Amino acid sequence: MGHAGRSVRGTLIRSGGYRTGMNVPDSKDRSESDLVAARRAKLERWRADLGIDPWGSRVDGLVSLLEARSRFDEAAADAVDADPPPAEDPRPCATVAGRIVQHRAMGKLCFMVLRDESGDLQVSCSKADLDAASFKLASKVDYGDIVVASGPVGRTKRGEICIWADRFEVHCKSLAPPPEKYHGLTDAEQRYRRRYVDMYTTPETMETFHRRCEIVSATRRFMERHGFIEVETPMMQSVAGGAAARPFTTHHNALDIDLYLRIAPELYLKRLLVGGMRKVFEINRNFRNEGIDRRHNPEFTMMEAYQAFGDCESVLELTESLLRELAGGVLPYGELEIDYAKPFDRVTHADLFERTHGCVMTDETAVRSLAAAKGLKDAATRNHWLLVEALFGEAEDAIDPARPTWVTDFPAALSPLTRPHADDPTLAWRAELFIGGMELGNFYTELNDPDIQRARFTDQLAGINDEEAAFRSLDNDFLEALLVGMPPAGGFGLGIDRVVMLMTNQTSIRDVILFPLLRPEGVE
RNA sequence: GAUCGCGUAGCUCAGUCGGUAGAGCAACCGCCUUUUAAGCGGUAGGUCCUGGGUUCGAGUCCCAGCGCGAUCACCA
Repeated sequence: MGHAGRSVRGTLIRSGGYRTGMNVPDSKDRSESDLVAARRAKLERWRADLGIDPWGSRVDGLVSLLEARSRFDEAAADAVDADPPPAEDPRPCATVAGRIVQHRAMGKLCFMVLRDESGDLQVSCSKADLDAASFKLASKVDYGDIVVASGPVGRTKRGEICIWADRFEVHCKSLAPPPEKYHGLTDAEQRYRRRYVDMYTTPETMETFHRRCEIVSATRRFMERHGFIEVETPMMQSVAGGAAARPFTTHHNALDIDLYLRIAPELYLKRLLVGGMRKVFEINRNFRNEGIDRRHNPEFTMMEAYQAFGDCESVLELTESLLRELAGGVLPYGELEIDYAKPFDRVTHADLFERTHGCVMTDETAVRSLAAAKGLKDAATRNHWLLVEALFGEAEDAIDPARPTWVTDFPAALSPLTRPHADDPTLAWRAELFIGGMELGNFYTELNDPDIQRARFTDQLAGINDEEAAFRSLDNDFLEALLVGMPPAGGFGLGIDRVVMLMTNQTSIRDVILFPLLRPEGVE
């Protein structure tokens, strides 16, 4: 399409709709409710009768509602109430902005509660203190409008701390009907789909996401304090390596190649160790094309870190101390009380397996008959260690969810990127952390022997089906890097969303992700 | 993918045994200078998720579908 054609069309659209200033295009066609129509009409009345621009402008000198409240001065408030009152108002002033979450107009006086990120504060408007237009506006504003008010910080007869407005302006007219002012949005679907409404009507939501920001920030500071540097590695990869999960596929047009959204950054972070970085970490999104439930979102945030000349034990200790610092003691999680101060429990994979199933995981015959008894498919023919893995899910459930627990010494066959024990090559230097019934992450002494690594990849590729083969191919460049030489290292991946769940007592991952994935609705 | 639950006004929710679609808040009109989910009087507001079926009659019962939630399964 040519430029001329586009610009002609653009002109037509503009002159036809916006310039007339009347009800913006097809407000009726969109079957907007009467409630929206009422708000549009009010907006036009404000423009016509009060000469007000309801879309606002820059405001300098704003303070948060919390800051304004903190300026309240009891003595000054008492002085104003005295008879006679002082010649000069001794109360400190403030200019604030916020969204209206309550509004009570009573003739020549009106009260409203403003909300911002810091909290709520009442603004009181007396007809005597404001010019006629501002008072009219103050008594007619709607739940959801964004307003600016200034005046002395005082209190009402009932003792409510408030701003007695001598300036009142609307800086954004909310046209959408707000939720019920007391219950807010309670429907989970609506809370996720219209998060912007949930955030201002449900203070707990705002608190949770502020807390998430603090946790991520504290985690970064912790890692930097321990000498790690933060890096960014590719999200689009031509080989989706570093974990076992189905990836999302995309395509680069100019290169005409398919790419995968990463399922893990591991193989790139290890290349950085080869290049000479000693301690690196990355906090960013991974994408896995798997199911969605209370603990899984297709895109989720992971911290991965690698420490040259460390090992599984050193990164495990590092993480335990990070979580201890973030939690600061005992935290509730659902029905549980989780103590992060005490040293975390430890159990070996083999012991946990035996304790749960009453048989030794290395006993192939016993494992096969157990698998058959549990009704697992291909119990007689499937790889012995894959059966062990399938049976391990039940063992995970046997871990006390109230006790942070390390499961150590995973089977080497299930840990292709991990260094095996020197004295028992069936075991690997790999641990997983479980808290609150969730897997929080994986911890390794990294495999840096290029020959064993190539053999592991090759073994792995031998046993896969066509679908897996489509995205799981040998990352030759990574093997080249190991030939150049990667120092011995400890490394780990920690699920940040799940850490946030534990720290904020949210039992659904959707409540710690601002915009969790839902099936799209109303997309045109 | 399986099972169970939910879907009624903008929001929060009632709706009995199958018999004219309800309340509160919000909105609109009016009153009100100390409210705290303000109060009082009045007005308006419905694709009962969608499509079939049973029935004289369906928000209600049955079937299918859609969306969401929970549990399970899957998820080196």
